[in-house]
Amino acid sequence: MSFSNAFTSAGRSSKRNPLLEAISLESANQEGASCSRRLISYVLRWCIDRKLVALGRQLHALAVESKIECDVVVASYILRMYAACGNVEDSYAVFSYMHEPDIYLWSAIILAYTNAGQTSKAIQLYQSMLGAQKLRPDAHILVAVLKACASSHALSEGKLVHAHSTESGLELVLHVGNILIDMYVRFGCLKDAQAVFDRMPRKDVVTYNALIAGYSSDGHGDKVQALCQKMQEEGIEPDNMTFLSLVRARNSRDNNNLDLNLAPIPTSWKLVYASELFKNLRNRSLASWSAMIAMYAEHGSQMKALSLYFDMLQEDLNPDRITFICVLKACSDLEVVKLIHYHIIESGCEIDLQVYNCLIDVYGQGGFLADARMLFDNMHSRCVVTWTSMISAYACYGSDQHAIGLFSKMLEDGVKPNEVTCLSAMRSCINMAALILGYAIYALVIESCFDSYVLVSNTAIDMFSKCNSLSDAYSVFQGMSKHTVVSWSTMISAYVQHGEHELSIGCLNGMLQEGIKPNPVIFICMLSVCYHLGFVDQGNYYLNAMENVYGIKPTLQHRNCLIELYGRTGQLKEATDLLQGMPNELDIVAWMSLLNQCKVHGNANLAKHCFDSITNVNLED
DNA sequence: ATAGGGTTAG
Repeated sequence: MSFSNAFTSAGRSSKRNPLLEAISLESANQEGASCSRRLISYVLRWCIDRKLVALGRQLHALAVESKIECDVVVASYILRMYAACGNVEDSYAVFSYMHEPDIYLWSAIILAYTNAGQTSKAIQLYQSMLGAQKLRPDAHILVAVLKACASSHALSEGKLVHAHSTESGLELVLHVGNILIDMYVRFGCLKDAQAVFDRMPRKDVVTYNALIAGYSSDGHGDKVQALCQKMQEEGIEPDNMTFLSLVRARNSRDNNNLDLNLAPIPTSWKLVYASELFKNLRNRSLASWSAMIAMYAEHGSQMKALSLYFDMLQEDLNPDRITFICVLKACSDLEVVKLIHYHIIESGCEIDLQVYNCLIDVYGQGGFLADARMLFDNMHSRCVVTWTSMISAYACYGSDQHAIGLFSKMLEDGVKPNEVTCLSAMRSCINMAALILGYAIYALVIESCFDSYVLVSNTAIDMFSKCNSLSDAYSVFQGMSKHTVVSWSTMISAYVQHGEHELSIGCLNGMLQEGIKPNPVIFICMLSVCYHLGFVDQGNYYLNAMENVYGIKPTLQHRNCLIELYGRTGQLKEATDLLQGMPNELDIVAWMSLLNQCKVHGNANLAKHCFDSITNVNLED
């Protein structure tokens, strides 16, 4: 096999190619058939960069032919070539063929296994290197094996390798320190990560990013902020990764049901800081654009999200499937949805299931049920999310017959609903007050163990309550292993809805005993209980406690409850005072309710005042 | 040599 044949057979020939030039130079120097190690290494590197395994194999054969395959440099290139092309087994064959692999070969084979995801093999090789050879690990090997430990959660091995790093004095070498921080962050050992960070004499953007990622996914907004500041002070410019770490804090979806104590980074802070960082980002990656778009879309600033998307297009960046998923969240206007839909078709992303699901969702959530259904019907393959998106669109717009019809068709088709599907189906039961159907869906919930999702159980409480079965609502509540404040408030509202005022107060006390802080909804319930029972003092007490003990600012709705309570008990003066003390809050409901009480209690002057206020409100509207 | 943006509900 001739060299140039090997090359052209890989289909990479062109007129002025550095490779071809190198080959002709080489053949001018050496008249024989054999190739030098320098040339083979050079072309192997070419293969590594472009993942050309076919050409690589021929070069390997050529190396054997030229009897240079045992040269450590050539061997390490061949090894890395196979690894880059995803053939770790071939890499290992090359490695094991060597009689005395040097430190570079060890590091290459360990890295090859690490990158291939075969981390235990990588760690095992590292151990055999230490055992069988007189070799001491260098920084490259440490990085490779630490990476393996980090990605496979090998805690004890990772700590051992850390100890080796310290012994060899390589712990604080930039790249070793960086991967150590990354490893501890992945293990959730933020203290160890911070300790390495503090000892490192030289840090770069990666060092900071690693630690920022750790703190932001753990909700330590203050630490993130301080680190961002410190890095800028040290003249290290934040990059895409810094930005993404910051945004990632939001995405710890798996914490949804598990850890409720997780302190979230305040959205307002994150939004301000992230957008500031994004503005100053020099080479914005597609990922960063998408993350920023998603961030705006999810926090209500749809216009900003969309304008960012168009800015991105202006910069000649091509959106990919994830960008589309992000930007679709920012669409509610039909024309905009259609435009993005057109972009999606243009880019060929329509065949992507996730993107397609998002399209169904966005048409559905916008109320364009027929459009959504048409997409749904035209699909060649559907998954749970597809069905769920369509069902929740129906449930959301009160097309409950369609929602339930589709739900049962889904079951007929043998698609297993998940917890979200059940949530939407329960929503329709609530809308229809369909108790029997509710039982059937709840049976499915229990059978599938979805009741472990707090959200599902909370919805079930609400469903049974609204379907007029307080006892079932309570038994769901009672059976829950963990109650959130929403569980309590749902149960309390259930009692209030059924006129069980004493029970609702008992429930509130039970909640307080468990040390759970009430939320605004609970106070509305309690004020409404006071209204029904005519407990003015208690009502005052709640409004006071709400503001001064729990730091919840009373809303219009809270004040209205209390005004109604005053009105009902004939304390019209107090009602008027409270109503007039409401700054910039024009509320017809409260005035109307007070007007009504004026009639009951026969106060004509105040009635006139109420009437005027109502007309003023109308005029200003 | 390090690291990444995401679907259904709320």
